[in-house]
Amino acid sequence: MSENLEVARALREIADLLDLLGERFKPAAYQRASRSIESLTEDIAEVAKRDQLRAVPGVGEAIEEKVREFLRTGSIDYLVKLRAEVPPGVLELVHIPGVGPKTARRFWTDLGVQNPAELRAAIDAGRLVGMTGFGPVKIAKIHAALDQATMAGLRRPLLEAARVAERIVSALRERAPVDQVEVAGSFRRRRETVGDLDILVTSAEPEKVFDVFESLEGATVALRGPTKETIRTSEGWQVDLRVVAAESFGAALQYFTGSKDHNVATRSLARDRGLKINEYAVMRGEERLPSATEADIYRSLDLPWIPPEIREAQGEIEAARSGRLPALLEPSDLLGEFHLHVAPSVDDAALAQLAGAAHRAGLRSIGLVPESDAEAARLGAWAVKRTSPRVLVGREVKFGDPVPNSLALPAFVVWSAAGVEPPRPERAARPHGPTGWLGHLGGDPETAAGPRRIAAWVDWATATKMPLEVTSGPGYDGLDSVSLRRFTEANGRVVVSELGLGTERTRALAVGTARRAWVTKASVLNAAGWP
DNA sequence: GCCGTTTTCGGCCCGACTGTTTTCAGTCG
Repeated sequence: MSENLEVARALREIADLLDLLGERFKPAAYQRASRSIESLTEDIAEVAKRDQLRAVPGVGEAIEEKVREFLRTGSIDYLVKLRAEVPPGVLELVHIPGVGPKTARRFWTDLGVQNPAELRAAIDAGRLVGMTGFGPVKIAKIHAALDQATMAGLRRPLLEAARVAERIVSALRERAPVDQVEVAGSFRRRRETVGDLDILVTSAEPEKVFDVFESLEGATVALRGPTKETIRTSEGWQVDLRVVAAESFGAALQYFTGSKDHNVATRSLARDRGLKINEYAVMRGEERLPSATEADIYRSLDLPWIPPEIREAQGEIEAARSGRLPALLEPSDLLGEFHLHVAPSVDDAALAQLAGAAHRAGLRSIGLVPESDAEAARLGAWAVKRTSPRVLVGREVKFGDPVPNSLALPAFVVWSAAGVEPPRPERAARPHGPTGWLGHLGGDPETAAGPRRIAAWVDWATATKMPLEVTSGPGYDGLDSVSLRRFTEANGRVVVSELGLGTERTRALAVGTARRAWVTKASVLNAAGWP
C-alpha cells in the first residue's frame, strides 16, 4: 500500500515536467494515471503481481512499464532523464498562482529564470517589461503572488474547511438574496483534505450576492465576473462563488462536485446515449432535459443518484448501473458515542447535562473516557444509575500498555496508536482486555511516512480483527478513506466517533469519512442493526 | 500516452475569466 502514493507522485512529476517541455497530451495522460493510482484501494504492488496494472484507468503499455520499473528499482529512468532537462526550481514556478506551464517555460527559456527567487529579481530589474503578453497588470499580479506563494496548492484538513464553509454559507443565507446554497467540490465529497471551497447559489440578483460575498470580513477579491467571483480569506482560503439559474442548479452542482474522474465517466456515459452534459444542463441535441436537481442529471443516464462521497470513479458508476449502490451510513444510524473525554472537574450536574444532550441527540448509549482510575471509579458509580442513555465507562490506553483495573475493568478500551510503531504482522495478536478498538492511527497523510504507517496498522487490524475508530479526518486519527475502504472490504469493523457531543459538524464529517469508504451500518459497531 | 460494441488511428472537456489583445492565449477549475 505504501508505494501507491510514491508511484503517483513520480507520475505526477513526469506530467509536470512534460507540461513544461511543451508536450501536448502526455501530461494529461500521466496525470490521469497518477490520480487513479493515488485513489486505488489496493496495494499497487499486489495489482502488479496479479498482472492487472492495465486494468487501472489511465494505465496503458508505457505507464505500466514505468510503474513496474519503479516497483522493481525505486526510480524511473524516464523521470531521471526529464529532471535533467529542467532545472528543479522551474517546477516551482508553475505553482505560483497565475503562472502555468507556458508562462513558466517562457521565463525559463526567454529570461533564463530558473526559480521563484530569480523571477522576483527579474521583475524588480524590469526585465519583464516589453515581453509580449506581459502588461503592467500581469507583472504586478505575479509579483504579488510571489509574496504569498506559500499558500498556493496547499490542502488543509476537512474540519478546518468546514469551519470556513459554515461561516460563509450562513453569512450568505442571512445577508444575501440567495435561494439554494450548497458547497460543492472536494468538501462536499468529504475528502480528508480540501484545497479550496466552491460554493454554488441560485439567486435572481447575482450582483447583490457578490457584493455581500466580497464584503465578508478579511476577504480580498481575486476576480469577479457576471457569474463567478473568487475571494481569498484572511486565513488564506480561496473561495469561489458561482451564481446559477435554478433550472441549472442540479447540473452545476453535479459538475462542480466532481470528482474530475467521476465527471469524465458520467460524460462518457452521456455521449454513449447521444446526450451532452455541461454545467448548465443535459442536452439531447438542441433539446434541454430537466437539470434542476442532481437526481435529474443521473436519471438522464438511467442511474440512481450517487452520493457525493463516493464519486471518485472507483466503481460507483458500475454499482449504480447494476443497482448495487450500497446504503451508506447515515448520521441517524449512529446510536452511541463512545469517545467522550471528561475532565476531572466534571460534577454530577454536568454529567446529567451530558446524558440529557446525548438522549436528545438520539443516542442510546454513551461511553465516558476519564483520565484516571479514581475518576473511572467515581464515574462508574454514577453510570450504573443511568439507563437512558446507558452509560459505559472506558479508558484510552496507549497501545502496548496494560489495561488499568484498579477497581473494575473498564467497559471498553480505546487503544491509542499515537506515537506507537505498528506491530509486525507475524505478531498478529490482539491485546488482552475488554472490548476495544484502535484509534489515533496518527501520521501525516501528506508525507510519505504517514500512509506507510497507517497501512501497517490497517494490515495489523485486519489480521487481528481489531476494530478501527473513524473520526472526522486525518487531522485527528490519520485514517484515510482509501485505507478504510480496504479495511472494511476485508470485513473490518469500525467505531464512528465524533469525539464530542451535540456538534452536527463533527458527526457529519466523521460519517462522511466513513461514507467515502463505502461503509454501511453493517460494519459499524455503534450503529443501528449491530447485534 | 491512452482509448475504443460506432474507431487500432485520431481524437483527447470545456467554459469563465483575465490581460493583452484588434480576435486571442493562458490559466483555472
